[in-house]
Amino acid sequence: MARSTDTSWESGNRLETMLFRVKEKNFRLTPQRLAVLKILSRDGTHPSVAQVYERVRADFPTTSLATVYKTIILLKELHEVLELGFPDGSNRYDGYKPFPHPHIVCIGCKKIVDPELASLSDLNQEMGRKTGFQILHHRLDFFGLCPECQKKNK
Amino acid sequence: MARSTDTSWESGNRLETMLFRVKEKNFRLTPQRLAVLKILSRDGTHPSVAQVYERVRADFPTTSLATVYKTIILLKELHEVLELGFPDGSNRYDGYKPFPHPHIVCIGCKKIVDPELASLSDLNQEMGRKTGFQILHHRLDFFGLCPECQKKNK
DNA sequence: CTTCATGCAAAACATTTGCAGCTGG
DNA sequence: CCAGCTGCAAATGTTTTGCATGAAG
Repeated sequence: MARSTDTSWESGNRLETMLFRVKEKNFRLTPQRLAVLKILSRDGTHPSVAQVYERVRADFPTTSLATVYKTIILLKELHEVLELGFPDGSNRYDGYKPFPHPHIVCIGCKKIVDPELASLSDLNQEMGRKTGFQILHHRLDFFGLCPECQKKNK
Repeated sequence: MARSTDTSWESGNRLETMLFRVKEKNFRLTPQRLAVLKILSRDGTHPSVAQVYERVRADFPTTSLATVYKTIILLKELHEVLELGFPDGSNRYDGYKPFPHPHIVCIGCKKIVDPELASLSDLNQEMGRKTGFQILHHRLDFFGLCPECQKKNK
């Protein structure tokens, strides 16, 4: 769980962190992997697999979809990307802030943004105390209409 | 969104509420549908579709899986069942408390329980104020190990 | 060199759909 | 009656897998 003093995701060092973790565990650094890491480390828009695939191919065109999936699975295991699954079966990914944090999802344009919100770590603790569970992580999403989509629907 | 004074989900009247909504919109009450409503209205364990199907067949054996899916889709549209999708693609359903509320998910035995937690409606409002979104609902899940699974792993 | 990663195509799943026949109201 | 529902099977869409080839270290 990220403490409030953990700023490792700030500035441009997310890619370096990912590279370090990959090398640390002796996984190979192929150009395809590097291309996926580049996208995920820099993209704060919570892209889908298909979107990652598109952007990766712009960088390294021979990359296959299977490789994108495999690389994302690897990064999930290294806790270097956060997976956001939704009931409709869609998955979105965040390699920019790969730790639990709240999201606001627009049900109109599907955009996902990160709101400012005081830490929820105390909530985690409260849950653990009340239920006897050992809480490891959490997920908090708000769903609604963004300002733009509210205008469109008028 | 359920207000704190909304106790319609308490006691055994969930089934009657569902029946009312179904008739209200002039949907037909077939024995298959009734069997699905019975299960979902009474089951607080957040069953999967496969589990609902199993239990429905114990009650009305000729029911098909497709009909279970179609009935769940109907109940979602009537807001009489809450759908909980997870990143691994699994979906779980709650017809007992079909409004947003926090869950604690055991990553060991996959059990889902409802913790006691003060209302989050003020969080909804705070989010709306800060982001300009019109917040319609939310989802809050905690993930960890339940007391039983903590023992097993020792 | 040796092992691990890639790319392709097939497999695996869960969910949805088309349609002929059935049935609740 | 007859519009809406059911069950079957086929279609869908996404993610995973097996395996021969290729390249990182």
